[in-house]
Amino acid sequence: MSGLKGDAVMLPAAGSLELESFLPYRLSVLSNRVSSRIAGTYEKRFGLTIPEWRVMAVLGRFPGLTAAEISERTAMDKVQVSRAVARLQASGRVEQKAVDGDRRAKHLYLSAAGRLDHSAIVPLAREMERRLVVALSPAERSKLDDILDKLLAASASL
Amino acid sequence: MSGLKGDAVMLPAAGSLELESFLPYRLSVLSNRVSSRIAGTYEKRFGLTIPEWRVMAVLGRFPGLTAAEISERTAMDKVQVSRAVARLQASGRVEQKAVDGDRRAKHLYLSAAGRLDHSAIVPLAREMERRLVVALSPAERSKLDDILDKLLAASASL
DNA sequence: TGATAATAGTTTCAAATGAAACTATATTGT
DNA sequence: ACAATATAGTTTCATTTGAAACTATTATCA
Repeated sequence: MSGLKGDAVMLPAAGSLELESFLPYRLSVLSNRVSSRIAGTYEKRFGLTIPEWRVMAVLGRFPGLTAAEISERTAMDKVQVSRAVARLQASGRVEQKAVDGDRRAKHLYLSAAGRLDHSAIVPLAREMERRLVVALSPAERSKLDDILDKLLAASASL
Repeated sequence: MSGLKGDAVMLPAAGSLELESFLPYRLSVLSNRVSSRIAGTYEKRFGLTIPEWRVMAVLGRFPGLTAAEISERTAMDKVQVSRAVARLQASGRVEQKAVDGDRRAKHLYLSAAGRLDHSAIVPLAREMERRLVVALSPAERSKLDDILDKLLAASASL
């Protein structure tokens, strides 16, 4: 089915908004597609949600972070982190150790089982990214990196 | 110092994943920030959610679409559209008309009140986009458009 | 024609989410 | 020291969401 059929070039009325060329909309569609595709893979193969995977990814790189530090590094709020960590501990992928000098916080680590899953997932994640960026030339990839840096900075102060 | 193994720039271990340079993650953070900022504005000023606004935007451009056609054009699924349309009808911003020859579907239109809100929101939406892209040069903006076209195409066949 | 399948849209139900309240511990200012 | 405040993390509760089931209608085709 052609889907968007009709007038060959449909110009928007002066006071209307062309959703399909509106940057926030395009970003949202792209990000949702990519994320839900990735979420499906992680869920199916490992029973993990994206927040859980993000926690594992960051603990893989920085063992011993506390929940608050994970929040900072992942743009997840503390409730999300708390829940993700709870599930990861329940499934035996994350362990904790007391922080000395502060009985509120805990250092978090991947367990042996967690490290095993982690090392299986990393190549999957890279492959997913690769399948996205094959569409771009090397020059475009690096331009995209620059542009995302700038947009991320701009979005922080929206 | 040698510069070979300083940790000022923390390199990820070979088998780990640097979340902050992982494209899907960066897209997700950017899109979520932008969307939630926009959602806040629409909610506060008009009591509208983003799905509701998307339906209004597309009906502003293409009056008389059916719910299924709105789905096609907005990347929203039919449940989301159904709910958004129900709320928009409840708040008097959208009206319907029978489709002749098919009693299941209905043509949808902005009401006079809906058009009023629509014309107030369009400049707001444009301003939001402007505040994001001011960070980019004109060349970067057009490059970004190209790149998003390619990524959106690639993401469709993930 | 009558049976089967397809489509438009809505509803239901369970799970995910977010905001605010909460517990426990640490820090600050007097 | 001690009250007031701040912080780490969890829980609660109401809302949102998504998937699947559902109703109504239309299309297909044997």
